[in-house]
Amino acid sequence: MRKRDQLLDKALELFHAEGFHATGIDRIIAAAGVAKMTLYKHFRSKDELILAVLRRYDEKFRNYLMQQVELRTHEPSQQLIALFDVLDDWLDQDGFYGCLMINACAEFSNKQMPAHVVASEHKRLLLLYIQEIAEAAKASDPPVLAQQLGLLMDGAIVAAQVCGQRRAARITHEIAQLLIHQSRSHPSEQVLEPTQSSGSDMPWPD
Amino acid sequence: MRKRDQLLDKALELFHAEGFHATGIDRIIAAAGVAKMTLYKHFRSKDELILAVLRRYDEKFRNYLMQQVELRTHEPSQQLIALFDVLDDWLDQDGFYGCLMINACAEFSNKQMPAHVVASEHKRLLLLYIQEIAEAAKASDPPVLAQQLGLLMDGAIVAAQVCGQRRAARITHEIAQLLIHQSRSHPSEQVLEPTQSSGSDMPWPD
DNA sequence: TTAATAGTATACAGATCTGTATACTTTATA
DNA sequence: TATAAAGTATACAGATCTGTATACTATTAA
Repeated sequence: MRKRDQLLDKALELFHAEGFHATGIDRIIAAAGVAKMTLYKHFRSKDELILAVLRRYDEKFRNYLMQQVELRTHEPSQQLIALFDVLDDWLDQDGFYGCLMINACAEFSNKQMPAHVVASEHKRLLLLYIQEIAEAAKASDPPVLAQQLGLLMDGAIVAAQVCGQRRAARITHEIAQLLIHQSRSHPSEQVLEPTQSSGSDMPWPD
Repeated sequence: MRKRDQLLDKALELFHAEGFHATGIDRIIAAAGVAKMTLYKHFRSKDELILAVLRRYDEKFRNYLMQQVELRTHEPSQQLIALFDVLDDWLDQDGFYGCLMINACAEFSNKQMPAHVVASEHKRLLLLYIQEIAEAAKASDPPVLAQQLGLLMDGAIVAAQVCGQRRAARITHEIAQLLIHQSRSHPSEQVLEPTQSSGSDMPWPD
C-alpha cells in the first residue's frame, strides 16, 4: 500500500497546483514513479482517484488545523482567535493554491457531483469544529458565530489566492475579535431591515 | 459582430456552469449556433476566448453591482450596506455557480497566467469601487474597510457555492453593519498580539 | 452590380486523454 | 523454497480536443 500513498500524495499536489481537469493521469504516475496499471489497480477511474484525494485532503487539513490550534492555547475563546493565526501561517506559504475543496467546487459545479458533495461535507465538518469551540467559549449563539468565522476564513483564502494578499488573514483576525467579543457580551443580535430589492428590473444575467 | 457576442455569451454561460477545461470548443459553437471557423476568425485560440469572456464578465458584473447599488440608495453609508443586499439577491439565484473570477483562479492557479491576472485585476477594481463609497461615507480608513467588506463578500460567495448556503449574504450583512458602524465611530483601530507561531513544527504539507 | 466581408460546412491533422490487454518481474509470505 | 500478491512495461483502442485547410454561400457596401 506504499504505492497507493505515493499516488495519493502526488495526485493531491498536482490537482492542487494545476487543477483536476488540467492534470492528466500520465503526469500523476510519472510524478509518483508508478506504473499506470498500478494506479488502475488501486482506483477504478480518475474520478475515484479524485474522490480519494479529496477525502485525504479533508482528513489532513482538519487534523492540521486542530493540532495547530491545540498547540497554541487551550482556552476556548483564545482558540477561536488562534484559528486565524493558523490561517495566517497557511496563506503565507509560497506554494499556496487556495483551498482544494473550493477549487474542486469550481470544476465540479453541479451540487450533486460526488466531488462537490465531499467538499460541502468538508466545510460542514469544519464549521462543526468551530461551533464546538464556540460552545466551550460560551458564545451566545455558537452556530451563528461558527458560520461567521468560517465565512471570514473562506474570504481570506480567496483574497490570498486571487489577489495574492498573503496577509489577508490579518484583516480577518481583527474582525474575528470583534465578533467573538460581541458574541460573548450580547446574548442576542439585532436584525436590521435590508434595503428594498429591485425585483426583476435588473437580473444578473448568468 | 453579432456572432461574436453570441459566442461570448454562450462561452460565458458554459465556462461558468461547467468550468474552463471541461468545456470544449465544440460545445460552445453548438450552443452559440455558429461555425467553428467563425470562432477562430474572432479569437486566435481558446485561451484568447477565455480572456475575452473574463473581461466581459468583469465589465458586466461591476456594472450590475454599481447600478443595483445606485438603484437602492444614494446615501454612501447606506450604499455600503446595499452591497450586501445585492449580493443576497445574486447568491439566491437558481443557477448560481460562484464567482467566475474565483473559479478561473482555481483552474489557472499560476499567478502569472493571463486569466489569473485578469481575475486579480477584477477584484482590485471592485475593492477600489467599495473604497470610493467608503470615502464618501467618511469611513476612518476607507482602504481597510473596503478590504474587510470585499473579504466578506467573497466569503459569502464561497459559502453559497460550496455549501449551498443561499442566504450566506445575510450573515455578512450583520457583520458589515458592525464594521461600518465601527469605522465611523472609531478613528483608529487597535491591533492585538497574535498567538505565537509554531514555526516549522507542523508545516501544512502541500 | 460588383467586390469585399462575414459566415458556413466538412473533413482532417495531430495531440492528448482515459482506460485496457497482456506478458513479465519483483516482493512478501507461508 | 513455493506461491500468491503487488507492481511493471509496452502497446494500443477509442474518444475527445484544439486548430487548420478548403471550397462554398450570404451579406453588405461602394
